[in-house]
Amino acid sequence: MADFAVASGISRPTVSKYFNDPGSVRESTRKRIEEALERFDYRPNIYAINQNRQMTKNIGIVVPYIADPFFAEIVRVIERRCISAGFSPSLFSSHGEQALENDILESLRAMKPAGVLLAPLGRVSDKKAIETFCSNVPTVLFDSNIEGMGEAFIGSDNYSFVSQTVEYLTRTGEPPCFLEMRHPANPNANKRRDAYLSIMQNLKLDPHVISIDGEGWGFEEIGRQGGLQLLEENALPTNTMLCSNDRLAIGFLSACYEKGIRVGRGGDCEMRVASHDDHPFARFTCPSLTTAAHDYTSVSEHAVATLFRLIDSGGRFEQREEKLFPAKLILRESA
Amino acid sequence: MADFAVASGISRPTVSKYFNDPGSVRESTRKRIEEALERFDYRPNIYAINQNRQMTKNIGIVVPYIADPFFAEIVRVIERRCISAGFSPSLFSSHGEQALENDILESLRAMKPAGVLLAPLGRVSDKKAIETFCSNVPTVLFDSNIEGMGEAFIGSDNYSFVSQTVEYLTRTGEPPCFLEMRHPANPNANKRRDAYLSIMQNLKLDPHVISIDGEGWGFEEIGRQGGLQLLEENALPTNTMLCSNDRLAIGFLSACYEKGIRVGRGGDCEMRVASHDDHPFARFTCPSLTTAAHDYTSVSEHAVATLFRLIDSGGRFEQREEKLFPAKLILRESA
DNA sequence: TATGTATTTTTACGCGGGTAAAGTTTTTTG
DNA sequence: CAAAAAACTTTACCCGCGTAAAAATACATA
Repeated sequence: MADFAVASGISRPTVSKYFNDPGSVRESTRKRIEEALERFDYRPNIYAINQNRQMTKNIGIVVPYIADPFFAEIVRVIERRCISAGFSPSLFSSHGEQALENDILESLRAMKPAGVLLAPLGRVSDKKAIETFCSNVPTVLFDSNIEGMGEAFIGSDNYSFVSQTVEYLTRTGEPPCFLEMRHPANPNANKRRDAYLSIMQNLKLDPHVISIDGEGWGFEEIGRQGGLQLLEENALPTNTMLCSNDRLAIGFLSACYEKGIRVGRGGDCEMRVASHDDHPFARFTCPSLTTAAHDYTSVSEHAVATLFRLIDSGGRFEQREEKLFPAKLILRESA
Repeated sequence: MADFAVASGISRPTVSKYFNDPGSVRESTRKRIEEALERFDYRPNIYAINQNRQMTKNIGIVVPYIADPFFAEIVRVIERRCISAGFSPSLFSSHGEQALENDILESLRAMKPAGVLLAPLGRVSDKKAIETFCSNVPTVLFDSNIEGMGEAFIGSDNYSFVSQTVEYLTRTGEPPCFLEMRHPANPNANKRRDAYLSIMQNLKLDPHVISIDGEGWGFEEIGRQGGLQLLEENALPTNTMLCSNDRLAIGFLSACYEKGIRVGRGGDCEMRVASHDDHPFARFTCPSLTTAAHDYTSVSEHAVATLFRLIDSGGRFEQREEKLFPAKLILRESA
């Protein structure tokens, strides 16, 4: 920087000031620096910059499973917002593993980020590790809530998801039974089941929760295996299946197809299937999947906005914030 | 570190040596440091560490579109390898945009990474930007080859993909026509079309390439729209469709379903569909998709291994390396 | 033109650790 | 047990930049 300062005819501290905020130097000075910048392609050493800053311009983004297009989609929005706000986003995926999530939090702490957007693994998370992390780094949770951790949580209102699908399904046909994983990784799954039970009770209908076995993040395969077994046993209490999430539904639909069971709302159909999330592939299933959609954009943007506000507030909110967005029912062909 | 050194009773330079390579200090010394490490949770400042290193222990991973589960899957393998080799992987997605790819390369250069694994956008890439980058940072290309850039390219042998599917399809039924995007983003698509043409010629069969319009990375939707149009116009020259890639096939299958066209190899089926990639969702389509699978693991591991070798060689190979892995035919229900 | 304000320059120090050089201690080897 | 080798300690300087303080300029206003 010293050399570059000489070359541009400006003192080093002023050049430093320019790189921290080009608007903080006089118009004429800025031009001279920018001209020099074109002649020599100098750019400040990011490590030296961050060494003295008590807080960097980095933002950490952690998702539980990047191979899930749902998260990939959210990440895209978030990254864009961070960049246009002058931050450098760093993306991490826990790949469904607690050990990896912990490693990520550790290396993230070393990065001294201005803030972190964290979608935790959920049930599999190491609660203590997350708590420790959140108390050291300004963190906004999204997707999966963990009570009391982070300064805010932004997510979807699971009750709204289930109430809309159940209302629609009961209004247009047999009341649904509810398909879920027995040990869901994600806390939203539990909330959805509870919502289903409570809504069915309000409607004075018999709830039927079907819990299928399976571990990990291969939801489609779990849904498919579970579906095959259910269909073989002919064990379904109704002709309408509401899946906890789209990936499970994708697997279940594939099982239905394999068993030659026509799915849809037409008269010749034996079964209706609906679900929650509006997974990017939901419109390409056969038949296309009726589902309750996340407000992807609102969740992503609100999460980022909240983090920026948190950063501006010095990393702490007086009170933990919680914001849930309602679902939007997407009617397609499966129900 | 000075404080910690005092606390552990070891001199600072030795402690520094320990953190650079725990094996480089005497057994007894290591133990004393590690004991102190448990009492005080000190860890070196990554910015200070990297400031003086001419080369960091970071590895950049750039993919064109992280929302594509194909890349998400590869990334998972690569990240793991990097971590266990003591590197810190940083993941970036270009999200299909040239400007973003360029930004990523720029900020990557500032990170002074030991090496970079780059899957470029392909046709959309800014060739000059990539060339400049590769000449400054040890880079291994994967997935999409760009002639002459990077020190090595690791990918799949497109000819092997197409020859296996075409051979299978012609042996078991009508010869296939070939469905592709008119302006594919990815150079593999062109190689696949050329392979199709050449293989059909060898077999003395009439090739039929069907190019559909559509831009961007929403391949499924493009395949679906193109499929709907083709089916409506009844414009297919054969009952066998070979798609350039699985995502296109997923869209095409959804169009077939919508049009009530039975796909599969059974006697009651009107059409066969096959494809290439073995996308993570290919087994859940209806019917499940017959496809040529990448050797995901080999590609990922060979790419990482090549990069490590490149790093050890000081960032340059005498000659650009190129390694292609053959496909493995996966027979499912669609053809 | 004089005065006040906004910028810039000079000067100097610090961040946290890499690393080289010389001297000392410990361990290994013959 | 002596000599050689290996590991460690001391000392000192460096990396590239942020930043504070004081002095010098530049610009704006009356």
